[in-house]
Amino acid sequence: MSLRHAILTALLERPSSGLDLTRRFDRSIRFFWSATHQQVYRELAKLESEGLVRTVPQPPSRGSRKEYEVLDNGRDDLLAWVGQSEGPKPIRDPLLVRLRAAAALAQGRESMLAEMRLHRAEHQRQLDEYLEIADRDFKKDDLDEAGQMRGLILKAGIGLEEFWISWLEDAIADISVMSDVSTERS
Amino acid sequence: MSLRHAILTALLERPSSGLDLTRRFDRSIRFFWSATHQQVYRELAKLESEGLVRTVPQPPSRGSRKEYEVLDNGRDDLLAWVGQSEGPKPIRDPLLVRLRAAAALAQGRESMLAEMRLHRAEHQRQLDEYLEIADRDFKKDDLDEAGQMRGLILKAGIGLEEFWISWLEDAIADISVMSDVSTERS
DNA sequence: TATGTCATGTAACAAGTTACATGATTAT
DNA sequence: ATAATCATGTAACTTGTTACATGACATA
Repeated sequence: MSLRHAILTALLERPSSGLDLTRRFDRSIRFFWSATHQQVYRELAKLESEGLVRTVPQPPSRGSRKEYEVLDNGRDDLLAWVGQSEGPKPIRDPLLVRLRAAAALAQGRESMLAEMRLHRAEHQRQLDEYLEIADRDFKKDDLDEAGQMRGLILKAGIGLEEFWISWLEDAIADISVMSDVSTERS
Repeated sequence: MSLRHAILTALLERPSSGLDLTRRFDRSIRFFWSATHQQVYRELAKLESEGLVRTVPQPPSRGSRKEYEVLDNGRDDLLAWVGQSEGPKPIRDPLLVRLRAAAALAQGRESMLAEMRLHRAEHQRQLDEYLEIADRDFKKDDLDEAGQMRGLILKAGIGLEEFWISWLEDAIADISVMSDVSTERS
């Protein structure tokens, strides 16, 4: 149910259309949740049919755009969900599965190294983006409590990117050495 | 396709029954992928119907148990998948969604703190378990390359648990202060 | 024979992915 | 008018979750 509540949260912060939401999921929401436009539209339709959000009766501007806002029911639903407990979800990382598969096969180290370098570059790009946001929006001392909490969430995103970059550095170095050894052997 | 390839990898490392696999997903595989027994059985049936694995013709022992092993087709499929590129997946963390929701609602900080303390304890428990495995299985100098690679993956698991513990410490401290302030105000 | 637990499964649903389809507005 | 792009959507499929069902063996 996280998608639906991520959407309710985003709409509570600012009423938006489906495409707006999709864009926000690609920017300011990206460091804790992501969603494609298909997911967003499907969930918005469901939320509306259940009476948790409504389309603001607005003059349709571009491409018959629909602006959504949260109703009291939606706010209540979100508050109830915030009070629930889930516990941490276990890791599910395709890159690590690939690495373990390459280990089991004793093959494919070169392509693993290429993939890991790509991941490193991607994480670096993402980190830079987050650092820019942190610098622009979260540097001030006059943040209200909601702002401080959003800052904490961004900090998690930054920390995770930093962790992956540092782990990838180590792993690439270690595996490169292995590859050299087995190359020498042949 | 990660589940299927995680299963192929696990079976390649050691032929197993569905329940064995499920248990391995709860232990040695847990630090990079997880799966329930329903997922495992469903995927095993599919893999068998596609001719990537087979049940070893064995005398049924307990509860008519079925032992699976990887066929050449399965090995080829896994090798092809290892060569593919995916790029990192964006974060999807329900805890961070909850936190952002609590910020937007300006409510529910006490239950957030409780949830975060629970996460901290869970991550600590998981970390201890991983450290024990590292100590028991990955301390030696005579690891082969596959062993070293499995060690790297475990290191990622350890690093992530450490990251979350440290982030949760900070966040709990910060939010506790906020709560105090708003309590004083009332 | 009844009780537990080992082992495999079904069913229904929720969530995420991928590919494609369609209408409305804007700029050339 | 036509091309770009803005905006909303359908369809089909894969993956993950939750609750329940069934049979085999072990032992008290």
